[in-house]
Amino acid sequence: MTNRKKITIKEFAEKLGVSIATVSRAFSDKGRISEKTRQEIIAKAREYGYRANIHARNLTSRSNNTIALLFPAISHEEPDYFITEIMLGINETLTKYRKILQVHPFPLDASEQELELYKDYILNGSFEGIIVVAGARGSNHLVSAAQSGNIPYAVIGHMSGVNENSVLFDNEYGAFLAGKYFKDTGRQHPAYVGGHLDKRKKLGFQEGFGANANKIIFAEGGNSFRHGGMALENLQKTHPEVDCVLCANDVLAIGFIKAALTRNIKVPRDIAVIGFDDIKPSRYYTPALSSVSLKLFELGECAVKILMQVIKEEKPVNSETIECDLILRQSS
Amino acid sequence: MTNRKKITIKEFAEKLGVSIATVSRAFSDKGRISEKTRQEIIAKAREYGYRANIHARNLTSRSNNTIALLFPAISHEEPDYFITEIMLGINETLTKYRKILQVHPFPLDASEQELELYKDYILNGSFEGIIVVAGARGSNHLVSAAQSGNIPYAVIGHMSGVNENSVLFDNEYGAFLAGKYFKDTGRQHPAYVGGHLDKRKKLGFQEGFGANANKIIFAEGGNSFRHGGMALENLQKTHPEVDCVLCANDVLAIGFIKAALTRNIKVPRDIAVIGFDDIKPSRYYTPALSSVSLKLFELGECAVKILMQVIKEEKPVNSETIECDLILRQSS
DNA sequence: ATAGTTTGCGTAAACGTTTTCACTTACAAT
DNA sequence: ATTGTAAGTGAAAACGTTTACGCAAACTAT
Repeated sequence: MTNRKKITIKEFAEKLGVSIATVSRAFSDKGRISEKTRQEIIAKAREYGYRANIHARNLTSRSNNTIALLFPAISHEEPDYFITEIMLGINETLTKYRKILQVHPFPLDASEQELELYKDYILNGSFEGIIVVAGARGSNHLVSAAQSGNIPYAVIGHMSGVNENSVLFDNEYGAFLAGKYFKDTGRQHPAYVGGHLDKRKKLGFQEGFGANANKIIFAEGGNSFRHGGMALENLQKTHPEVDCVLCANDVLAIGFIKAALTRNIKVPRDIAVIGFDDIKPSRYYTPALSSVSLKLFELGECAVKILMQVIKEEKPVNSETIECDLILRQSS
Repeated sequence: MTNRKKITIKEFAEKLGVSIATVSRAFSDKGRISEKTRQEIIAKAREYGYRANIHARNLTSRSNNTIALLFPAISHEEPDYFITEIMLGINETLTKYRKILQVHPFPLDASEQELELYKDYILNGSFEGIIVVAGARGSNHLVSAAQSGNIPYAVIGHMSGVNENSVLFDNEYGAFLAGKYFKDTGRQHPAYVGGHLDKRKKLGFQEGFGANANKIIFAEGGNSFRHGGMALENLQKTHPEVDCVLCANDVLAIGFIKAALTRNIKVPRDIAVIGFDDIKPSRYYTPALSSVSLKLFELGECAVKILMQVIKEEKPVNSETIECDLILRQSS
């Protein structure tokens, strides 16, 4: 309605009969100003609808108090719910630092061109720092860009070539817990379903299972529901004796269980299944999925703390590792 | 590594022996400049690492090409996956307009103080416009703030008092489809589980069921998994004859089904269940959930288009309605 | 009373761009 | 040759803040 142009500090100061410096000081906590005039100015500001122009502020302060989050987005057909929780953790923590969150989902398999686009975003630097979630093919190029442009960054997850500023999940330990649980509950024929890149999960699983570790069957499985079903089918053909399975992620596990139920294989009686990530929906499945929980919210929280430290100290900081829990439900 | 301060347009222009105006023109597509010098400048810019300061740009252009998304976040205990898909739709569309997305999850039940904080964000206006997702108690206060501050906005979902700039879901029609399906498949005793605010869903459901509409049982249910279970328990006590149920959202439906299975009530044999929203995980449940699908990605897309129109035309535009589909799976 | 310190405020110079305006030069039309 | 038009460039004025510096007034300590 009030289509009046926004009032500037100069016009506002003139109306009040003070200098623009005084007005500026009324809204900052730096310069010297009497409490009395500050209150008066703040009151008048409300009356006249004066608000400092944010762009001018950003120019002088050389910052817009914004942090960018770059994360892999599979596609809208199969969004990664994983990220929602991390994002909420990040946001809640950023708010404490009075920072704003800007998001850049980027393709899992970005083309050279697309990658340039994202690098540009980074180097144009409309933010104080970035948080990159590992997982996409191009992730490390983004981090390189940040490094070369001297832009503060933090990384969530393991990324090859990056040893600092990272929040890592202790996947190995999580898988260890799963292996140990299967052994302790008397399972005899373990299998692991997941991508071949996830060495640490395999390793931990083997360690946990202990003595019989060499018996573990590895089944290739991507990271989709469909892959889980395929893994079950394959295992039934090649190793029908398998009686417990660790899946590299929850969706995979759900797909696996669904295929098993379809074949009238009982879970957990015939095969016990444990997933990875403990995404929220997992607990609602029937049977409710046991899973290695990643504490995603904490992950986001930790990433922000690391980034803030990097910004403050102007040098890289040590990576941190977030522990995993084994959440036991009906599927194991 | 190169901790050298970033070079400014003035320094850069001096090195090249041209004026700053010319440099500026080389990177914009407005003023007149010969193609030859433009290319030279762009080449040199790469060499010297010159990039226009984004804050100064924003100051002169009075925009930072950023759009803010405000959405209700239940809490990190129960994130709303709903939003992920909308966000991806919004982001993908924004990218086409070369805009950047900023996110502000805000509490479902914000205190007066928190609300002020969000209003401040809005009025300080570090963006070109905002998209508000309806659903939280304070949502309409945020829209009011935008209106009073003359800030372009678009709304996703129905919000009381807001008739323009909105993307609406045709919930009524979706519920109609569910009601009709139940009638057509010979169900006799329908129930609706959901909050009392969602009048349109109830209404559509009744219409769809037709003649016997007055027989429909309404069961109060919030929007959590737990509420779904409670609804089942209550219905069993008060109306054990119910043989088909429309739930106001998927999580509710999943909770309902889980409770039914626990009591050894077969779904869909004894009770057919249809959910609402068709969130991605629903298809993975056992039994896979039938649901009224909201086309969330399109929703986001549409919201952006509306907002861009509002920004361009500098006046409100008509609301649009996104249709629903009934996706039939195993639970009905 | 006097010198020294503190407090409150104003002037003016940044901050790093974009853009208007005016000025050359080049070229086309007479 | 002369005028008119267009193209390319530069000087300087915005854009709306923050802040360094300077100065007067008001305290404090001698």
